[in-house]
Amino acid sequence: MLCPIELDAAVKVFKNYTKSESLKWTSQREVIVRTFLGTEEHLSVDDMIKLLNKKKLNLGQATVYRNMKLLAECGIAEAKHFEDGCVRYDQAYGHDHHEHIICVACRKIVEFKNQELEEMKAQIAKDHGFKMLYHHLEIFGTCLDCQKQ
Amino acid sequence: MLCPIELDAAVKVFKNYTKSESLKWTSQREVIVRTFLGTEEHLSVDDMIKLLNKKKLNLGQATVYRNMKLLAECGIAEAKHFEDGCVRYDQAYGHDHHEHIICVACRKIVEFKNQELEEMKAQIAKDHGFKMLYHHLEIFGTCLDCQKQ
DNA sequence: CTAGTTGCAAACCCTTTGCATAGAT
DNA sequence: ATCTATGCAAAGGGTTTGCAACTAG
Repeated sequence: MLCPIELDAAVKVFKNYTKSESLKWTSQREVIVRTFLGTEEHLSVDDMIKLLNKKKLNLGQATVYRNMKLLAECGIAEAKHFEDGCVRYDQAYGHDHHEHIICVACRKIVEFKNQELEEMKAQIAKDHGFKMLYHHLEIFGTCLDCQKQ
Repeated sequence: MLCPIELDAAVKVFKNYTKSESLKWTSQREVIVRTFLGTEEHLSVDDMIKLLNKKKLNLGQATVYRNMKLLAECGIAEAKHFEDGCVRYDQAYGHDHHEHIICVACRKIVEFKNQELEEMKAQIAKDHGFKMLYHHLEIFGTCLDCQKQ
């Protein structure tokens, strides 16, 4: 969770992005960034809409879809393609890049960071003539609890 | 590409799997495995159907979907979730695990293997109490050709 | 004969798009 | 005043499912 100052800074990033793209700042955009930044989960658009509904904010789903894309474009969110058929968004502002380990049995998701791994990936890309922009790594397995059962 | 002996061995793996699951062996299943094993690409179900159509084999798409899932279950294929909205299947029988580097500009896909990376992933999973079953890593970036443009 | 398979079409789910209205600059 | 955003509903694309006819065991 971001502290209030960081939160405002992140909102500003989005605001500046819309300005630079000649887009307009709306109350819906404010609500969407702030709601998104207030979470720690891997949110699908559907999750976002449910969260907004809980706050009695009933935005159109198309609006949420469109704005989550913008959040990803300006680096506040990061789109993750897991295996459940929908795109999920992770925090990307002020968060180091991290990877996921997912339990195939109970679907628990654990996050981890590993600098060495990051460097290896960049190097491997370079070795193949690529300039790495981003990457997705998901490790699937069984967690301790599910191994016992 | 597999040599004829390996190919038959892989078909047998599928045949045995169907037997062990009390499923039946059909001409469609034979055609689907053999067609799949004869490719090197990252095939979507749609690609498979087109390939089959070229051979004048017009199977129902539901049949192809259902059987690609079975191929993944028995370890002959591996489902990959890229970003283009459809599942793509990779060879998994007699092929070492490999990862992909994808050019965001021209969509070129380069494969690589890295033993050190494999070991690191297993170790990281272990450190978090997980028993690693499989993992997906995709590196996105720009290839040499696209960097020049 | 029994139980799983096929193929078709319809249903599904997530996501995108067209369009009229509303709102920001 | 102009031009983008919103929200609705419809369309879209990939995938799954229901079901009658079929076929392997």
